[in-house]
Amino acid sequence: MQNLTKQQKILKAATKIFSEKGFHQAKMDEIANVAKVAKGTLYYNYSSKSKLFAATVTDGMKKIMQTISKELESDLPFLDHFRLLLSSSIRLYLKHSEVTKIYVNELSSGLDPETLTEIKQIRNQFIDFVTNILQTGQERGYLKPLNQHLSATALIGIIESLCNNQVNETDDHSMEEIIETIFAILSTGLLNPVKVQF
Amino acid sequence: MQNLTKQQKILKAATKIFSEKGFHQAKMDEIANVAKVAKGTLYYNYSSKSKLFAATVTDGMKKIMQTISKELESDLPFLDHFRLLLSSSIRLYLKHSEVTKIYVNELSSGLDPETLTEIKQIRNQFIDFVTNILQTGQERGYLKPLNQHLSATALIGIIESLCNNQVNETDDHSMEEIIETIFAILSTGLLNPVKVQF
Amino acid sequence: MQNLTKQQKILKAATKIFSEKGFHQAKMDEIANVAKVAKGTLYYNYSSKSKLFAATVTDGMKKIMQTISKELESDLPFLDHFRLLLSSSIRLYLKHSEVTKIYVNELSSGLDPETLTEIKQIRNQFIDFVTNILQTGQERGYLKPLNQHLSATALIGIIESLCNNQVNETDDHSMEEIIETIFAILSTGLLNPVKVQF
Amino acid sequence: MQNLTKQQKILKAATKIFSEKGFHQAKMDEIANVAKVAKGTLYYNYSSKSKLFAATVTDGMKKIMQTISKELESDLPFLDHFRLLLSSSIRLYLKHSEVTKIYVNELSSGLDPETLTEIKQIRNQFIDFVTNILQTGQERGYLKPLNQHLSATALIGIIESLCNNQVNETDDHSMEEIIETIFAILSTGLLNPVKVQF
DNA sequence: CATGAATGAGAATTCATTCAT
DNA sequence: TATGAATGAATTCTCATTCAT
Repeated sequence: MQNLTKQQKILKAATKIFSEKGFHQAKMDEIANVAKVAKGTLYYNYSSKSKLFAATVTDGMKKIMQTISKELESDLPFLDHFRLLLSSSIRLYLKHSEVTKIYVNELSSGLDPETLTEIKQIRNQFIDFVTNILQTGQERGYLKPLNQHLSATALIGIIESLCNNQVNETDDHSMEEIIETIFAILSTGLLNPVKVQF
Repeated sequence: MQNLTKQQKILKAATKIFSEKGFHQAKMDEIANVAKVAKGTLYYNYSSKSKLFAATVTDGMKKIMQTISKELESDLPFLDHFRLLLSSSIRLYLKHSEVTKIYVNELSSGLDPETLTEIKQIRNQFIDFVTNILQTGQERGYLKPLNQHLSATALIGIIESLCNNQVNETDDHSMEEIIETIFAILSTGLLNPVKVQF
Repeated sequence: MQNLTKQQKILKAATKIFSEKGFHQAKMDEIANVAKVAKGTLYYNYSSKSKLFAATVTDGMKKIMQTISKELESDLPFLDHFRLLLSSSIRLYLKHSEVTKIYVNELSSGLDPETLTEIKQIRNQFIDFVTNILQTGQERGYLKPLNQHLSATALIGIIESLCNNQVNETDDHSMEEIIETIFAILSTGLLNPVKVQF
Repeated sequence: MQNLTKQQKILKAATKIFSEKGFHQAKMDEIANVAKVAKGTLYYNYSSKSKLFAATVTDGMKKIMQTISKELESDLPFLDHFRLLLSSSIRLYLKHSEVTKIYVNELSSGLDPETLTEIKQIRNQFIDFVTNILQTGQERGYLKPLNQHLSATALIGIIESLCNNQVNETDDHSMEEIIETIFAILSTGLLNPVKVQF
């Protein structure tokens, strides 16, 4: 912990506070206290609260995408690949709920346009990242020819909604149960194929 | 417009401003201006900004649920019922994006606990509302025996995620396209049944 | 209780609230509630909060002076008279601590000059009232030829100080003890005549 | 004046304004103006108006007690000691009437409980301080065996009442006259020993 | 590079007072 | 006479940002 650079200490503290309190409720004073630096040092490294926030989100999401990418570097059959994508996403979402919660919940919280754009970019990178995986599956014939971008957004929406509930409400569903439900819905849908004739 | 009660005028203005700016960025001054009442009148009717916010969300969600309920009072076959649930939800979600956006995005924005609880209650009512519909479908054999609560949460998550994107990003997807994608995913999933053998 | 006039109901409620909260902490809303009249009625009867406050104090002090006067209408020897004055004052002070506390504590609380003058007048009437009694005693040779006005002010100061402490701090001194101490101090002083040679 | 610390400048300005206007009528804006600091600086140094008020009173009373203590560090006979206590108290009371007035008059003005307790403590310290002096006199046989705490309270009450009157009313009594009257009353009482036989 | 005291624009909230009914 | 919804001026307190050291 002692050998973190000041920037890293600040980013770590900011992540903690922003995710606990949200953008507007987080105070620069508290971030400085937690990071054990003077308030001026925050401004020395990041020109404004907005910039610090954007840095926090970008940093966190990049780490998540890198981790998922690494985990997907394998020759698994697509279906296993797909399941792995889901379980990795969920696991990382819950692990980093601090970051993901921010970028889900704070988009409308009055950030300045420049910062907002920065954060939307990183969100879109995540959607593109998922879109690519879906595209591969579709090209190989595993997935229906649905709009990939919408599908990716839907997929992320499911994950966010369930994980958010898990985080906010302390629902009593296990992570396994959540993964299985999401996988079931996304793979073959809610409808019972035996009963429903197409 | 002139024959709205003052409470209604306030609620209408508050809905507009809260959804445009989010909770913390919305200013009581501006709400008062838009409602064309004095700032004191806001406080005469709602004891605090938080209470006004909660009233706004509760009011909006109740209207949405009432509308969906009414639209579902029919003898359609379940599948049509299900499709109607989706399209109604989506249509209303987009129509009332002002309200839905706030209740999705502001849960972590530092509301006082009491108000937070009030808003979570109305969200849970919506989840319960969807859960009930899914339960019916399941009892009649149309839906797989998945956990209904998780399924309902997932369903709402998909809707929120796609609609939020639609609202925030002005994606170029039509409402029809969104409805079809959601319906496809939720009914038979993403996987291609021809290729994937179970 | 039902056959009080509205003015009386208001005065009673105002006395209660002013004495419990002080002038600035007392709210017209609360006084109206306690009096069970509409807020407008307060203003119909008293043109401002200050005026209502002055009416409250004046009314209360007049009642106290009338009562003491009546109790002193007797042919007791002066010393008994003096003791009676003290015990009556203390008893009434404690009984009406609601009123007396106000006029002691609120003189500097930012009342408008006109109202302030009105309240000072009634305080001075009380001092004059006591001054008169002291004058009688002095004329008859019972009291030392001290400045009567200063003596009266001192006497009232002792009573106020001890009674205030009694009211505020719930000191564990009985009313008897307080009366005896005051009487002792005021009659023959603190000094021990045996030891001190004049 | 220029080499006062900012805290001292604030305390000085606060003392002035609080005593002129009382707690509720004093405005933080005005205190900041008088102290020639920004309003935020007030809050940077004292977390609330109440805290600033308490600091003002505590600071002032401590200075008064220190001064009296120093003046009483002498080998005077008790009677002179006693007279010195009175004259010092009165002189300081009048000199610091700014402070003493507030702590006498604002106890019921709706301060928050914590602050109220803080101020009552310092008042009790002053009573204890006087009680100690009376105790010494009593042990040495100079004073009657009256309850010391009540006596001290009475003594302070006399001083406060007369000085308050002096300050508020600009009575035309000289300080000498006030000291002599108080000394006379407290030493041998109001009663004329020649006439009254015990 | 780092600090933290100082700043002041900005916001929520209060409440005496008014006035249409 | 009586009412109470409506008002808006006034005030406390917050907190991102700056800058002298």
